[in-house]
Amino acid sequence: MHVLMVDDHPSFLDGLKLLLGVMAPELGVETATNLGEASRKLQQSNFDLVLLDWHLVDIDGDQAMEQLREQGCSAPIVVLSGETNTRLIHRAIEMGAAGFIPKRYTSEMMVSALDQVLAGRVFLPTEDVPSSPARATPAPFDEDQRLSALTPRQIAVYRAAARGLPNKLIARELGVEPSTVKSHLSAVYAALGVRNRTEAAYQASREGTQLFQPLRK
Amino acid sequence: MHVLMVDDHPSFLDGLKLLLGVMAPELGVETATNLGEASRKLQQSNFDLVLLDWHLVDIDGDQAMEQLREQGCSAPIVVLSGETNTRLIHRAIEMGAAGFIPKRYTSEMMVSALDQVLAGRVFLPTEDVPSSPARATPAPFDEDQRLSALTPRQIAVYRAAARGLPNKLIARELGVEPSTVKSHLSAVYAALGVRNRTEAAYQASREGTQLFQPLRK
DNA sequence: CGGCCCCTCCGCCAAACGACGGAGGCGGGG
DNA sequence: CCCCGCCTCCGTCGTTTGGCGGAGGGGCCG
Repeated sequence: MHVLMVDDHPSFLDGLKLLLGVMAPELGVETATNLGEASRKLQQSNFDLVLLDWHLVDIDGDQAMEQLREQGCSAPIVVLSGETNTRLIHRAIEMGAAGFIPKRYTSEMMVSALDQVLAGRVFLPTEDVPSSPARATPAPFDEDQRLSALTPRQIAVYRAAARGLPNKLIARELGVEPSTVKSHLSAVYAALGVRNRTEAAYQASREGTQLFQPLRK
Repeated sequence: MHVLMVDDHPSFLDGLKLLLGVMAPELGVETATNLGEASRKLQQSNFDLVLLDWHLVDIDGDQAMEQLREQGCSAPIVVLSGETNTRLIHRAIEMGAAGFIPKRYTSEMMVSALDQVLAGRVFLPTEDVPSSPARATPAPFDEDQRLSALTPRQIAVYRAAARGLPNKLIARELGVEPSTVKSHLSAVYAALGVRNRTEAAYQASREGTQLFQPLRK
């Protein structure tokens, strides 16, 4: 079995490759840090699976998938992502992804997910996703809300929390009750697929590009 | 009273300027986001005080101070910093700083600190610092350990925590007890001058440059 | 109008966190 | 040899977080 991993974080790539080498030695793993490199490797040899990071620096997940398909890649594409909100998952599946793996998954979970896909099934995290499992036509999708599967209020809370503020201060800053802040934060964690505020802050620092800029547009 | 604030985070600069405008309207505040701009403004007019961020992107605090002095700046320089470990404070004072203000200070504390300096005193956070209060000669200083006033073990814990791992997992990763992790973390917070792990992660993402690189040197 | 989403808030409860103080071992340097 | 710094751990205590479920109001849209 031949797998191509595409991700713009070389360290993540290296780590995962090493890990798969240990946990699933039957897999031949190649890596690419951008779409161009990925395309090249795809033409050079056949792959049984493509593991694609949704958030590449140079391009977005859906466009990346489109390009790979155009270039004749017929292997199932599994989307990897730090975010795991349902809209994103929907989008990926609509684009024809054969699976969706949150980056926070443990190595075991990831390997089992890959196994499922290699066995021909579609892998999705926990909840079921209504739409069709097979390749669908890229549905007309309205908005650019990449980072924002989050509501404005959630973003505000997220920004504050990522700076290290405790709920009480965030509440004061936004003029609401701490309980409200907790509500929003829980929603944010679910949307990002993280389990605590520090992990959220970590993601903010690596992926949530514009999160830390002052937002006077 | 004429104050020049130098910091590479424009948002921080804007916020603080606004804040000082309210809390200390007697101060005329100018800002600069880098050393060059600061130099220019210093030559254009006289300042009674320079507020200098220790961690400018293009240059380090001690070098920055040196350059300002070389360019004839005779105003007292107060160092602002996110980190607040004693070694750093020592270093700043040795370089001739007239004060040291942790960034986490409340606005009131900051204003009172500025008042002290403008009144001719030297302001230091809480603990006393043995060495001379006045301008000292730039003492020969041995090591480059900017980020590391932290011990190796503290750095390891810090790195893990900044990724969002809970203490239990950090402990497992390092092969120690969770209580040990807590000990190290408390030390890290004290050294960085932060009050919780998320704030530490936040600092790691903006200032702790090499913190997130894999450390196989 | 009836859903649906968002924002707001409540209570409860378990878990995690962080401060504080104390303690033993170990190694290097004066 | 003794001191000091670092690493290791302990217990306790109060605070914070985060999950769970529930609830009401407002706005938008079919």
